[in-house]
Amino acid sequence: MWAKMEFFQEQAVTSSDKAFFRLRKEIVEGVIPSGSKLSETELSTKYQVSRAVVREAINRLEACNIVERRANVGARVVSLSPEGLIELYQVRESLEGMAARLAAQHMSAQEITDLNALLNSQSHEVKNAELYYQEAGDLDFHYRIILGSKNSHLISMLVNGLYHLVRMYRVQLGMAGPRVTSAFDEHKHIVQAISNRDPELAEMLMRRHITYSKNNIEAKLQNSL
Amino acid sequence: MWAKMEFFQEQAVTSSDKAFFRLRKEIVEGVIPSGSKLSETELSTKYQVSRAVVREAINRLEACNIVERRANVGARVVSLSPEGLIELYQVRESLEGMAARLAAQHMSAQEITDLNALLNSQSHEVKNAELYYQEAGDLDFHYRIILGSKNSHLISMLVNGLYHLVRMYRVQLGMAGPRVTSAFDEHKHIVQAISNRDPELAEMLMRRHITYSKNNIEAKLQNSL
DNA sequence: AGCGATGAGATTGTCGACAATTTAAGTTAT
DNA sequence: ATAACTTAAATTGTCGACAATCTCATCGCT
Repeated sequence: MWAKMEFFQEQAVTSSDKAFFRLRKEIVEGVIPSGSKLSETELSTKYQVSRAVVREAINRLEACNIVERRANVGARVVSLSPEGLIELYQVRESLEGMAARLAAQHMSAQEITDLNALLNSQSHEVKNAELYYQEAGDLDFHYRIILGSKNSHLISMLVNGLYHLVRMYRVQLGMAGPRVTSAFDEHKHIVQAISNRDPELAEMLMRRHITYSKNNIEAKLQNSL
Repeated sequence: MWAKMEFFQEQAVTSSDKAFFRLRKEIVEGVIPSGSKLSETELSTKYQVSRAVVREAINRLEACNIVERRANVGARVVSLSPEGLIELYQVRESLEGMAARLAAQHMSAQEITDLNALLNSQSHEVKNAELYYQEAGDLDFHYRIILGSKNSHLISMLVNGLYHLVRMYRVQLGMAGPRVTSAFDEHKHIVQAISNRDPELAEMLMRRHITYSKNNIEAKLQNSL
């Protein structure tokens, strides 16, 4: 169904790549808890590779803002805070808003057609209350618009950086949230604006869409106190 | 005069830090031309350090999008294109717009006072036609607003990433441009909006300010063809 | 002559050992 | 008992050597 999503399946060629992907996965999914220390020697024995490749993987994680490192001391997984999640969503609003604006200008007719098709297929699933819309479907929608911006810096920042962090927060704070139907309508309007080649409306709607998400999350954080 | 700017003087503690800063400086300033290959062995003999530290420095440069790397092949300095600069300014508009919005909400009264003072001191220099306003003064202004956002992700993306890239483009495409007086008025209006705690206006004005810059640069690029 | 295979040379990726620094426990003196 | 100093263990930073991979020129085949 979401076959197109495999565009983002980065492939590991070197050992460091594998270590990096594995470490990132374990951290994002909470197997390695946030705040814990990453010992180079420990990980190198655990993964059966040299310390150099673990070290390189940790360096890459630092560049993604997934771990923090202090010279001569070591690296720790970043600790999650409600404020941190809010900050993330502020950046997301800014970047994805711009992505939607650029997508309205730069997406090809074919890409827009595909995006509409995706939405139609999802509309059936929403009516049938198929649950896995939320995760994969929402991702697919947002990724297409990000890619549609055709801005490599924007794409890299969001796909390689922010999205993994956001997923880390969502997984670990237990936010596999609902907001299915209303979010779907918002998606529909965004696509409409893009189809009409209306950059400003597309940006505005995307920003509102993400702001709603943020508010939704803030409310949940309040409740869990 | 711009004493406050030393906040950004990151200090190198390890050899890799030194190599990273030195390499970045040489690349940004064009000593190492864009598009050229970075040989690990060559650089390690040139800098008198082991290949490992050069390698780590190159990895960090890759994370900054200053070099591109292909596994088992090597790293090259990114090549500059007019389109690349435009893309950079699109991201900058998005992020700094959000920074201005957040700064209007989160800057302390003291920080706003200082910002106004900075502007006043610069206004004298503009009248006296002191040239070095452009570089340092403009940077100081933008950095204060970015820091004023109090959003660590935003700050890191702009200060550690985008700004070095933008400087690289400006230096190498010979854009130590004018736009002094008009930019100064724009700065004044942005500070006014922040002083009035008007996030939306602050964002809008910052975005327009950066758009003007972009248009100015685009015009120059046209001329140099 | 054109095209694919082959091999030498050079470059990157990975490894284990050593050096430098931090951390924490233990000791001593006030 | 507390504070400062000393020292030992552990961790990170750096190094040179070896292994794997790519590049490119040469050679052979159709």
